[in-house]
Amino acid sequence: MYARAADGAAQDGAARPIMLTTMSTSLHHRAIENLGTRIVSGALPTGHVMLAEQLEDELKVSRSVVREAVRVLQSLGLVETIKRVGIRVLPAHRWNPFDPLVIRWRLAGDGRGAQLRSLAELRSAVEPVAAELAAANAPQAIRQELLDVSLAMRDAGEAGNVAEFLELDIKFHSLLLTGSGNEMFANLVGQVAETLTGRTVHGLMPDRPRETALQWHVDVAEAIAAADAAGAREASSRIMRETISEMEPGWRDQPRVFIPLQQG
Amino acid sequence: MYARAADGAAQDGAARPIMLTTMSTSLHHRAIENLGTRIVSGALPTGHVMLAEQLEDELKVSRSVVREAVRVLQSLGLVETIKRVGIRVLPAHRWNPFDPLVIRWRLAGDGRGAQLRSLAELRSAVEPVAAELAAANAPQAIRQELLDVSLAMRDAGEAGNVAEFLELDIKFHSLLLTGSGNEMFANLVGQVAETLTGRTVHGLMPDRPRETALQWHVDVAEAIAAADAAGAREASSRIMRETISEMEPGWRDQPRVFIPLQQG
DNA sequence: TGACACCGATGTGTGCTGACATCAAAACTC
DNA sequence: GAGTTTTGATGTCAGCACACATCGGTGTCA
Repeated sequence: MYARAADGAAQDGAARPIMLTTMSTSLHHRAIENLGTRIVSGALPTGHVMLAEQLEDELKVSRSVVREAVRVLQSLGLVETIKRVGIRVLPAHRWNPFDPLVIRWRLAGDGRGAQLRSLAELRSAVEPVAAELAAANAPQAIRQELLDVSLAMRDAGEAGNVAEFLELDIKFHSLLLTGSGNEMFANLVGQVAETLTGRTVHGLMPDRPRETALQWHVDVAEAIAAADAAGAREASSRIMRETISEMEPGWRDQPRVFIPLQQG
Repeated sequence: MYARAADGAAQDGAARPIMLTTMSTSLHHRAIENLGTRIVSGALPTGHVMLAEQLEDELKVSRSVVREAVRVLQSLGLVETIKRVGIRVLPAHRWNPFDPLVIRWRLAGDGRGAQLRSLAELRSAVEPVAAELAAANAPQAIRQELLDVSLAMRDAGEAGNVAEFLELDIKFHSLLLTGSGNEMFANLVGQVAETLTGRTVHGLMPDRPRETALQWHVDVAEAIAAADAAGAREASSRIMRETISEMEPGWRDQPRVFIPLQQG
């Protein structure tokens, strides 16, 4: 039994989380999650300074755990540590917007709208180029699977099977991105899945996918199968324009931020 | 004086790095850099297992430093820690390809060609869309500055002033990306600067920028100033096509990798 | 008397260490 | 071969030494 644990039980009993030892995730992970969520949500505002010792008390963990968590948050650009001052929360434009953790935290909080817009715009930029590259480079197996999935999507969409359609939609766009042979594009698979799921969950999706949109997916797959790069790009662009216009109401009120360039 | 430090001095004297205490970067940072570079370069191959204690000896640092470094590398997807086994190097497709550290390490080693291709393709996807968004949303100050910079670029390019041209080129594309009002696009500024610098340094740049390319930059700036989204996108696309065709020889021999989807 | 430079006290991140908890692989027993 | 024990690695804790930025007090000089 640790001295700290004994102290905690004696001093603040009920306030302490139960089943600490049976938590599935590590303390380290929980600390990152706790701090990251609070920073991204704005509960810990830009410029806010924390002390390592204060975090130990707050999270009821030891210095090792706090320090390792802070190091990870530092690598994400969420905080900086300054000698003699403490751990300071950095402004949002210093955060790494491509890190999966940061994206997840933003999607979970107030920043959801702005995050979805960023992701949708990124998708709209990347997917047509990915389609072009896939048409030029994808292995035969992926071309075939894209065809199969696009046809299955059309069936599921016309049948109004929302759940199956979402699953196939995610698979289609994932195949497209990995088929590009660009590892940065391929890495966006998770974010795209998040976007598509979010669109469905938030009712930004029409009851039944438009037939033209369904056909465009087939067009993309057929163009890639035929190694028609320009056709694949064009069909993919149409999908993206449609997608953006469908989702746009969800973030119309979100202000855009223009980050000043640092002297250079 | 620490026991470990004394041991090191007594036992392996000369092999130990000098001026350890006066190093500008922290031990933690050096450990990340050391391990990250070796993993990305392939010196520590996929599946290779290290022990924390062994890393302490090797890097001549304490457990705290090793553990904090490993935690950061874990958050980048470079390693995983498994109880009773050790610290295992993960395959490249698990690495976060958008993290600045990973990109820097890849650019510094054998993966340079493949990394430059990925970045160039990402740029070619993002910049036209960024130009479109900037035409719709950028504040007036950025539109004006884009115009000024594009004209200065034309002068520097025609005068054959390579250094000044590079600097203005970086500034132009940075303004474009930040002017889009998309924080993910804006975050690519550093990577774009790296690409442009690399192109110049590696002699993939023509002695003197082609006049048409110079004019295209002015076209982009003028279209954005006039809120002409389609025109900005089109002119930006031309620049990207030109850029890709100039740089393509640098990575023609790099194999593409197609990452299998995880059960989905 | 007031302004300024110097210098030490203080507090906080950085780094090191030893001890113990935990858990899964491997060895062992029946 | 199934169940149990041992083993060996990471996970966590707590205390200490150190470097160094900041602050406040003291002394000097004009």
